[in-house]
Amino acid sequence: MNFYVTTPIYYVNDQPHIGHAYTTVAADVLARYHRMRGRDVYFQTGTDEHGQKVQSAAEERGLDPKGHADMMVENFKTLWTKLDISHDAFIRTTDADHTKVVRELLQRLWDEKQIVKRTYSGWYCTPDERFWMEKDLVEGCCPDCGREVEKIEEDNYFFLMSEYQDRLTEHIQKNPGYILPETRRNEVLGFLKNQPLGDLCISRPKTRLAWGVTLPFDEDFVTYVWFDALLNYYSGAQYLAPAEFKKTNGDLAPWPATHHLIGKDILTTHAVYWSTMLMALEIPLPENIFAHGWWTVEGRKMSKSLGNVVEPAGVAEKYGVDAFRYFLLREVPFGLDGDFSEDALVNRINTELANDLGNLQSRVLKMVAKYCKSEVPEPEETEEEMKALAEGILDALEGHLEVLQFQRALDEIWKLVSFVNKYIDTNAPWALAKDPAKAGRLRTVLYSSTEALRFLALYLHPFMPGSTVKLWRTLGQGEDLREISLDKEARWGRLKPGTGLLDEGPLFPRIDTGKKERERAKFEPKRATEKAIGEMRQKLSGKEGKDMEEKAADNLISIDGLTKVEIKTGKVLKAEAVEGSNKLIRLEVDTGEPRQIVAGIGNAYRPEDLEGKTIVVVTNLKPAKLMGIESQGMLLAATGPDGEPSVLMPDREVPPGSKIK
RNA sequence: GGCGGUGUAGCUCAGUCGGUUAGAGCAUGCGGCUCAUAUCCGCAGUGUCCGGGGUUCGAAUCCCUGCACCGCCA
Repeated sequence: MNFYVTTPIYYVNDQPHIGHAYTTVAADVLARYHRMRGRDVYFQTGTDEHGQKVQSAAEERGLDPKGHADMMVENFKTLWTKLDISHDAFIRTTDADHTKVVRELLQRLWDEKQIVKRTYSGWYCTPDERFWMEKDLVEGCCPDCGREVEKIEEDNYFFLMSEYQDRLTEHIQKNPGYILPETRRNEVLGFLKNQPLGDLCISRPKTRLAWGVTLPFDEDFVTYVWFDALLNYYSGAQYLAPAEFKKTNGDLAPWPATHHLIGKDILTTHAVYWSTMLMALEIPLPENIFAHGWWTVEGRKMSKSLGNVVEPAGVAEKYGVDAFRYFLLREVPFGLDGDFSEDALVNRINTELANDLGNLQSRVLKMVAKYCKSEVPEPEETEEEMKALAEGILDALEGHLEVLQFQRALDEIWKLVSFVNKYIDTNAPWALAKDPAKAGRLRTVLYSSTEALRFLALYLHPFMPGSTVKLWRTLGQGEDLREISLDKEARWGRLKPGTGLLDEGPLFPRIDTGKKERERAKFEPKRATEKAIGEMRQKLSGKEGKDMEEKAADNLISIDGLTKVEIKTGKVLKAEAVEGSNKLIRLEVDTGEPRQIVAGIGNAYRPEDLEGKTIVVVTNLKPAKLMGIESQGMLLAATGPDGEPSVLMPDREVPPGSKIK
């Protein structure tokens, strides 16, 4: 039985973000793990390159769509190299071989009357490439993106998906592991139960969309992207996978896929469209579709407009590829949503990678260097408890990874890390070393600790390939860790006494947060104020400033005009998000007297970050109601070039209610 | 609106079939060690298990109900 794992094919136009990295790293861990278990692994990722957006983007740059895709695909390919992704194949939907498979299968469905031609009328949103029903429109516009839609009546081809509703429901019910996690499975079952399944429009007339796979039975149409895209999982297995798979595992091998890893946003597409397509084609279904969660960033949804898109290459560069990979899989149970923040990442790195694991390696290697001249000592006896723990992890890994519980797998491995740290403390080799009578015991303790490190390198290799290769090397293990068999190596005692150990410095350097915190506390309020002043200066002195000065000449006010405005400092006592608004924050501020202020700064600040801060408030402004809440004054903030507010704060501590003049 | 889910320590969460004193990590406090990357080890906690009602000898767990939040609805 082979092991075939996929990521979705990513839309070639997208800028790779943490979500892409997440799925791909997860798939990579599985692939690496199963290779180490000696299984025939095929791991495929790739890009989706057809459709309106690619066509438009190419036109904008004066390129043909393929040329544009050729350029954009590098974004993904480079990132996967940076993140140590070990995919066996990279499929592009513009591959001639892929297109060929798509056309063959379309033809087959047409011949078997699983595809029919119908007149379709509806409202079409061109940028989103999809039809809407009249009832779904929001004020006559696309409910998804808010842009205008056009009424279209045209012939199209439909895949008779509706015929498979019962079969699909039954398949999902009979195979509890088909859709995971369970909550997603429930969703799909609910979806299938509540309404009749419709047929799926799988074509677009070339007059509207030229960039796609031409229907084999009608030259005037291309196939709609999903039909083309989903088939990659199957087509790649036919023409990109090594031929050996077919010899040992049958004609379709490595198909069917063991796991399709996807984000929860494309669950229906996979669970319903893809499954029924395969049923119609009489191709076996994949064993599992796993929909993982989404990442928020510092507690907010990731979006281009917020400018908080996490760029994986940058994070990997700053903190290390392996630390990033580790964080992604350790922080959140696979399947649930998670939150990415640098603080959380640094915390994981420092506590688990640097303190627990890195320091363990360091203390063991240094002691072997000190007490045994950097050579693995001959143990006096076997530490049975540690042996059982270390060897037992292999089964635990298998269990957890079978259901993609990476977090639990890592948890299991960390039990060994903790055990050895405790073991060293309890046995105190530094004390044993002082007593020649205890030399045998010392050798046992150091041997066992070193042997445990060898297990850790093995088990952690799928998660952190680079660091574990290094660890493996410092343990004097010559063989290439990537090629090694877990079943052979995860046996206690395979570490040979006499092996020379190397010191290559810390495995995971600690990140000094103390300094960072102090700097942030010191500079952040100042920075905001400085920025505001700087911007004003720039405007007044620069070219832009001159224009403004001229324009402003008539608008000049006298000092009296200014003194009418009462501005004071205020200490934020309490801050909370206003319900029903993502921008408004309600603040209770002490400006000498308590007052309530509502400020539209929720995009840039979390309420809890404002509490305790001293801000600047216009205190004699007429009260106004925002979302039904009275705002008694106005908080002053500079607007940055990105449109994000930067709240003014005094340079040094002043009492609440201090006058500003 | 329909369907599904969640609510447990300061934070993130685990809690199997209903069963002893409700757990883990992080954060916090105290103590110990000195091999180690200011690391490691030990101890200490704090709980209206969302509210209300019910079943039961016994409920975080099962049932009903209310509230809050989240997801899915081509």
